[in-house]
Amino acid sequence: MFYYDLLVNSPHFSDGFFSYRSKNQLKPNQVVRVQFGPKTCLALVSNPAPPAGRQRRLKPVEEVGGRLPVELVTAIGRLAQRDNLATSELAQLLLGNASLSGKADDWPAGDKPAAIDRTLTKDQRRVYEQIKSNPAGQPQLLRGITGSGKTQIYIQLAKDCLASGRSCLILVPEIGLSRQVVFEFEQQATGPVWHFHSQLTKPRRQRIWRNLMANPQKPCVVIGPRSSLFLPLANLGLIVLDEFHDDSFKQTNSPRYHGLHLAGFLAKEHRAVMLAGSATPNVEDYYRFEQANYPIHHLTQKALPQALSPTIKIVAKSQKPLTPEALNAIEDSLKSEAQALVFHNRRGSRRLIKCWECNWLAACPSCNSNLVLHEDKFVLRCHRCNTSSRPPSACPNCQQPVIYSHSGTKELQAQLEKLAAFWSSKAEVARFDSDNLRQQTLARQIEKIRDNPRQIIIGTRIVGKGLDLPKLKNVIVIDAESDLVTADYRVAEKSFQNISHLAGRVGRGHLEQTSVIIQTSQPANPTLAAAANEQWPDFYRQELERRRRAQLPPFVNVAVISLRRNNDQAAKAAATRLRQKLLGLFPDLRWHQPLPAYPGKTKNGHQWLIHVFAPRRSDLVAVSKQIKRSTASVDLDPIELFRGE
DNA sequence: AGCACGCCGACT
DNA sequence: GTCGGCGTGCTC
Repeated sequence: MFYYDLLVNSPHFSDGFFSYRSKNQLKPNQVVRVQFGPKTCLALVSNPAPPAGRQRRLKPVEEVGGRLPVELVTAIGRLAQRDNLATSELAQLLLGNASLSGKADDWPAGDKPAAIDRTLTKDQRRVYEQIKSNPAGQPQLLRGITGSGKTQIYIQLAKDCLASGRSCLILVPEIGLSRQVVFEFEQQATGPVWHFHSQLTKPRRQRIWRNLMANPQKPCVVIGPRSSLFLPLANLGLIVLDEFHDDSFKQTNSPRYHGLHLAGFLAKEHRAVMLAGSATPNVEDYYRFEQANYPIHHLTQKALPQALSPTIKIVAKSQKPLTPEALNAIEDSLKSEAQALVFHNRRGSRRLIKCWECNWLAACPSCNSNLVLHEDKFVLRCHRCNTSSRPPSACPNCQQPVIYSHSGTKELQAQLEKLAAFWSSKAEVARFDSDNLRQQTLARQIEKIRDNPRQIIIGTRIVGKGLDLPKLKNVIVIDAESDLVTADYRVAEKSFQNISHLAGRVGRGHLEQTSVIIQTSQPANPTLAAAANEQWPDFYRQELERRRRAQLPPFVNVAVISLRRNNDQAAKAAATRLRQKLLGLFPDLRWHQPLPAYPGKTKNGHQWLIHVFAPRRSDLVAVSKQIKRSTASVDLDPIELFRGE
């Protein structure tokens, strides 16, 4: 009989190994099935159990499967150390898509002849050669302006990688257009492509996992979001993070980790080429690349030589949602058989519902965030917990009339449909936001309208990313400040990135004369012009200086400790007690007073936060180790400081 | 889900 | 002093 310590993927939190017995000898990293409490779970063989583990009667291992790639297990071990993950969280990440039985016979063909074989531009070739000349296994950064053809470089690297018999992992942001990236890879016949995404059903994800386990020697391309990092890819030669500034690379609920860090550990273990690409990297990431002396590459030329930059107009907001400049631009699009994109980051019909007399504000009873009118369904909806209620005809406090103000995308659609009919009988208006589509269908819906002449597209952030519409002539940003509602230290950066990406939807070489119109309450603000003109290096320098002066990340490390209790006083009291205790243990760190999360009230209770600043990240890891999971949760790389879960 | 364990009140 | 009710936490 043999005895082993296992990492068990149980649905409950635990931190430690569990010992089991086995008739046959097992190898480290082998996936097995065991009885754990009331149910059977998958587990990972870690090491032979010490004699102490054999004293009690141990349960047997019930089924035995293949071994996970050692590089993957080692890399996740590093991640667990870095982010203070428990063994149950580790097992959850490693075995989340694992399954031991079922078919694994649908390996994609990937051998069809290349439909298109694009050659690299001079600028792209220069960067490609540089990347190839650097040692593998360490991260490299690619900053390329929108339309400079970063994807083309990824494809060239992938071709080389497959030719050398190794697999490629192409990570894309969770929102959106991974289908477009998949399409480009397939069209250029790089090899077998697996498209992994969050809309796949669990059996489908497990089947891909089994295929990869069953064929460790067959090179392939996996395209997917951060969860693809845990697929059992043996022999990985290339890891790309596309648009790596995107927040979806960070998992914000536990187990909290950042895809960039895991990609780094994986690349090191596999000695793989690793490339993180973006037009607008996060200030913190870019600074850390600089500090670590990792290679940084720049693509400053548009891929299509005929691409002319759009005309940028920054105009003052008026009372009405659309300024005359914006209306002119939309009319111009329709009259010249082209398309207009109207960006508005506010879903629904009316965003603010309040009493004109007593200042009563329609707020969600369970989380207290503002309710939004959806006129088509005639309901008020909470965009946080998705509950619906009936719109009031009078103020519930004082029976005075209620004012509905602040137009959202649905209201905008209604207005533009009337106007469009007046300008051109063939004009169409399409709205893309999370009210009318799930992620997967976005690409399909976009395909439908892609070649329509006279098309108005209204959308929330969901449309900002990676769209390449050949007939798009004018881009209108309804309210440049709509991103600036939170008080977080990263708002300037988020706003810059958003405006840059929207402006980058035109000037891609399809149409000669294009324009971007930005409506704002601060038309003189130079950041907006810099964003629209893609002057990222200037922004980086200024923002970094501001962070240095204000002692914000990347110049300090900050952790957010959050506590949830079933009433506000209890949460506040617990936060105060915990802060006092930790202050005693770590008197040299900067401990802010506890404060309520925004919004503080959620479905699961009331939440308070403690912010702690430290010169070294390792100090924060030490803090995290002193906190029981049942008391509070700790975010060591917060992307927002004030937001509750 | 089920079982051990422990805290506390009631009873021989 | 001891029995047992049930709330909490753990499951090799």
